[in-house]
Amino acid sequence: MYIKNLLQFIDQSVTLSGWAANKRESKGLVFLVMRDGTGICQCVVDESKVSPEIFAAASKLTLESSFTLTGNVIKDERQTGGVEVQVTDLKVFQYAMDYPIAKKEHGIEFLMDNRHLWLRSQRQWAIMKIRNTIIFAIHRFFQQEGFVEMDAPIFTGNACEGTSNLFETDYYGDPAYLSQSGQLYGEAMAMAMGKIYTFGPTFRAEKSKTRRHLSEFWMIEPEMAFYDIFQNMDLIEKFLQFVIGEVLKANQPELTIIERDTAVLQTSLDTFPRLTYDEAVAIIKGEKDVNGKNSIKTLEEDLKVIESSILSTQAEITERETKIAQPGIKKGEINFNQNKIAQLKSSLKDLEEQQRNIPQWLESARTFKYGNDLGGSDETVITRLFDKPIMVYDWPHEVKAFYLKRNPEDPRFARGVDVLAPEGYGEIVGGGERETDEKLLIDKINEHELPMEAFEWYLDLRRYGSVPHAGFGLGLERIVTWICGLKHVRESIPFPRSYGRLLP
RNA sequence: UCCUUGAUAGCUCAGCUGGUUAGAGCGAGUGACUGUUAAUCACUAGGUCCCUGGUUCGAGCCCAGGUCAGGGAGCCA
Repeated sequence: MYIKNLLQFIDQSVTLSGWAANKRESKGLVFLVMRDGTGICQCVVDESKVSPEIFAAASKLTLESSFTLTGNVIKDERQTGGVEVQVTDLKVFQYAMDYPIAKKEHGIEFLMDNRHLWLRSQRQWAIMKIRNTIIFAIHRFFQQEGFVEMDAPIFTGNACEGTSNLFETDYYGDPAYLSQSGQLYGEAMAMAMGKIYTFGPTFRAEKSKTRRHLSEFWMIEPEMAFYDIFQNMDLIEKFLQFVIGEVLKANQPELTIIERDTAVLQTSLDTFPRLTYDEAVAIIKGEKDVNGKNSIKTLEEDLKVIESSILSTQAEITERETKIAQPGIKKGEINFNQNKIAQLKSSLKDLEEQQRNIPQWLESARTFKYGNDLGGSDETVITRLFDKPIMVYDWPHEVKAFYLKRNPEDPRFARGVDVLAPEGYGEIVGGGERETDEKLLIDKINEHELPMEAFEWYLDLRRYGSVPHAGFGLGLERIVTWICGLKHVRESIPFPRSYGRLLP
């Protein structure tokens, strides 16, 4: 029996096993908030209805103690889940002593140190449920579309794209690197199977400390024979909309728990705007408006809004601090105000950080040099003007990976495409049509100073039945982060691995 | 690697211009209360003020170096 099914057992006796998420006590009554992994439910132990031993056992329960209980399910609209259980029997597995995560605000370092326990909290639980929906939806979409799942190797003999820093390991005495992408292997498999996708871990040894980076993350890389860049973009759009739609269908309770405003997810079910690199640059530099919105002006207005909310937040903190310093004030009111002040202070820190960052972003947008890749701040600047993901394609070939196909009509550009999520989230997908011309590919490999012998097998794909083909890579944690509206990728994966973080 | 912010009780934070014995709330423990929603009320315990050195009659506060963490840049999904 699980909590999620209780509505079907009104006025019946059930047995549940789980943990104490909270406990409140009153004379003669113990209110246990039980969680069992499928949901939470208030269970009431009434002294007059159970044996003294059971009541004493319930009264002693601490946060995250484990127990099993039997009781009658009562309909009660006031409770989350709409039901309450009136306990008739209780057996404790273990009394948990001094559970570290308290019923209050905690700092991020403390929570990350306790990630193994933090996962039990409602918000993290909801995020993991949504992550699960997304993973399952990805597999279902590709399977429905006739794709074959393949596993690319994790050990690789060389830095395959020659860009990022890779993790080096010892492979029977020779250096081997943890894979930063399965794409090249995906291309080989696509020539065997037609349409394939990989779903596996990816490693980048970048010393990045930002809200969008992890050292280890999960990537989905489809590759399709006989697809050009436009068919690729059609597929990306259909795919992302399927995933978003599945979350909207399956996870309304979870989206409510994490307080996600789903309006932007709804609008994302409409056609994604497709911009060329040239158009995107004009928008970032403020030379071209989007729906009446100008990038530079929007940023300047944001800065003003932030400055005024800093002032009002500071004023409220001072006001509440004065209030609790007055003599004769009730303890409950001090408690309430202190918690409020702690919240205000942490949002003040965020605001001040934005206040420091926005001028840098403005500067970077104003002075953007045509021909460069978009930086993190440029992505933030442009995506805040849209209410759905956008696709940017036809990039200057110098800034993109060696394997991207040159636009035959304008060889200055490569047929890459990046999907940028709205609300400032930035790149969630990178892909494109692949170069099929062996000679152009050899030139590119030399240009990037990559070891030719390591790419002989890859060049074989162009020697034996070369066909137009395309594909893309989706960062799982990035899309979870955007769909959930999280502030940081580290909340999107059970045990994040980032620079300086290997435990727990 | 660079820029920037920070480190005080188990947790979240105060601590003024350097000045006597470092504070609050939460959490924990004890007691009170018959329906609570982070319950409420009273009491109790709880400190290497990140580390090393310096300035000073005196350092949680000032200076130098370091460690760790947050945010950003670069790089990327």
